[in-house]
Amino acid sequence: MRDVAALAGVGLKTVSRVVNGEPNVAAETQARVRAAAEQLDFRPDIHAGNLRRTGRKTRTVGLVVGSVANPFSGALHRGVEDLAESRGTAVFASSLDDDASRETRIVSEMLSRRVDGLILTTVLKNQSYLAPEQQRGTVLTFVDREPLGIDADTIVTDNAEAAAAATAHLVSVGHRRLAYLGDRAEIWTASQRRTGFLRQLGRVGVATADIPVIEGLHDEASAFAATLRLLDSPSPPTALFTSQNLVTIGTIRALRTRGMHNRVALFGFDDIPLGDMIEPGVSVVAQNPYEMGREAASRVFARLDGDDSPFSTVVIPSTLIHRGSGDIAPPADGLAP
Amino acid sequence: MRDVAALAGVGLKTVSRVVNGEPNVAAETQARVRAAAEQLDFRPDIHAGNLRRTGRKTRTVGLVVGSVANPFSGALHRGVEDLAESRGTAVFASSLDDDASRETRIVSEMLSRRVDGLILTTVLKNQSYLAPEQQRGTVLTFVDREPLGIDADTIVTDNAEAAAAATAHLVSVGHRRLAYLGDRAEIWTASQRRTGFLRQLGRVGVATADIPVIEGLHDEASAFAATLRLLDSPSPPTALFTSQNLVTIGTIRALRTRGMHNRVALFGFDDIPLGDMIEPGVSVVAQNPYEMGREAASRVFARLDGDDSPFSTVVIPSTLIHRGSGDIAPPADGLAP
DNA sequence: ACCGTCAATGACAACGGTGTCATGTCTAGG
DNA sequence: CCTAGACATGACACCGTTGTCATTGACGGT
Repeated sequence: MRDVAALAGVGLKTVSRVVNGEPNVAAETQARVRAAAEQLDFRPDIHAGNLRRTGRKTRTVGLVVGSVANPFSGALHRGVEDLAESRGTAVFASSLDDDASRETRIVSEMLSRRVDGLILTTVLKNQSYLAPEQQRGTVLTFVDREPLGIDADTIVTDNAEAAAAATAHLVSVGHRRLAYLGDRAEIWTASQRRTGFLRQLGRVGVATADIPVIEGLHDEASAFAATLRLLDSPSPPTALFTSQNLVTIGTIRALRTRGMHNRVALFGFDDIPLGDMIEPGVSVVAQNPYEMGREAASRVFARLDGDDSPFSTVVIPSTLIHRGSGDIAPPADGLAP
Repeated sequence: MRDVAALAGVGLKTVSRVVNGEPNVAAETQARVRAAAEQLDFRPDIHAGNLRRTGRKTRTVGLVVGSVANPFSGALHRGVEDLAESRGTAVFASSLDDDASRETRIVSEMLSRRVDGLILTTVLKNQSYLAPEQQRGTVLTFVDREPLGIDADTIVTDNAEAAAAATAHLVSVGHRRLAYLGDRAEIWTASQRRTGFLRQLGRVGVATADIPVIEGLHDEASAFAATLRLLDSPSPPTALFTSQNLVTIGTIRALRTRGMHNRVALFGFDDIPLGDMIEPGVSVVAQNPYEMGREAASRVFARLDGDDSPFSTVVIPSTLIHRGSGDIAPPADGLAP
């Protein structure tokens, strides 16, 4: 900028004025400055400016998700980005792989970069470590999972209700021997879905004591193995509820391996790509990750714009998509499939 | 930082030393400073530091892709992130939707933020506008598509060769009436793939004049419609080559709508999720986006570490995955399917 | 002719840190 | 006892930009 000023033969502040479109610069001066800036390929350093600028906004938000390679996170990311982009805000994205030990480190990295807001899918059991940062004015918003130990805007899916609805459907088809295949219990969404599943069974009077509840599944491979074990057990379930997209896929592979995909019912949480094209079509609880991202970003920007209403939790409704796998009836004898 | 210094009763510079782990600070002083920093929840402003720091590295890279919601971009992003994370570097990601008008704006946004490196999947026909920036020291790396008008490290897939190989396979199965369904011709990868497709047909003596080459398909819907038109034409093709994941999916939907999915052969470029589970399995050219991302990031960091060898183009090999759809033979009469 | 207003402009401090250098203190060697 | 290092520390300028304020000159009204 110094160079531009010299070349245009004006003061530093005048260049600053031109660059920022401030008023009271003679048209002829403006032209000279612009020409000089062009010639030197000048680009203002946004961070140097932010240092002095009042309000001190970096127009940057951080997004922490499971993995940017996961379609759920990808859609959510896109939702955030679309809103951010329209406000000239850049997005830092980071993957946690639900690894609690990375959370503090990555969040701290982002805070050093002075993000205006943070949109988090948390892993740690407790987010109270963020309180001082929130106090300082950084806008915190949680997506997909509710935080603990801190109060902030939160965007979630109706996990328990949707899981219960899917379970109710399986029961209505006639199933009594169900099984739950889910992610690690520490993950908030996983435990919510399990709760919904079990609560619904309780409601309709299915004894939950005998229902296999398998947890700790985090990828296709572990879900595949767990499903095989279930299918090979002495009294295999007639319907499966899977609590997450990767688990659903691993389970489908296992069902196919055993040739049971048209005989054991399946309802999954999270939509999976091409779920309508495989045989049978995969019935799922479809969340709306794009909308969750948009809503989260929208909350962040509202807060940055000065909204100081009490924190709220927005529940983005999910939809049951019936494609067939959830409508497979239990075998006639009501026992072995 | 001022506050920390005051609280610890030391000078500013001493706090700086402690925070940055510089030597020559008495153990007792260090402890006092750390305690004060902890108490005030002090976090250094990375950008303020970079202002004065020699070398002036922000430890930030920008990633510009098609869409963060696309699984290809997602995997690539993850590849970049994994390497970046290990170097304490944050990643800005932005989606272009292959919209040329967004390219300059988004790139310029990132440059204002003083990214150390930029990993780009470009849309514009010409990237010479980046030359001054490259001169200035910003590391430029292109992924997936070759740049024009500028020299820089580039990571690509063997597009033409792989497309030719897939085409060769379709021909070897007996097909002569093929069709190409592809993205907009301005997109470098799309035109490379078309070239590979047509060149291979030429090589084996299939007259390309009668081969439908449909371009400008950018999403499922347009591919769906285009495929229907092809299938409903007086002399429909017996084999289809689709040049991109979304196009492949739209085409599969169309084939199913017409009940032709087991009678018309299909080879797609880009792997699609669950492609092995639908009927018939989808034969594809599988790229390795994760590896492309990793390699791109690795080039960027090598350059930042001072590597000044001539720019190179790395070709990440792709694999033909045969799952069935590419092995459907043409109908016996050799004409109408 | 005089004065108040207002547009145009630049000098200067400040933002939150780091590089450089001077200063003071302590220790070991002569 | 004296002195050369080595260590510990802070004063100060500076990074690139913006907020504040003072200065200058032109202009309109009386």
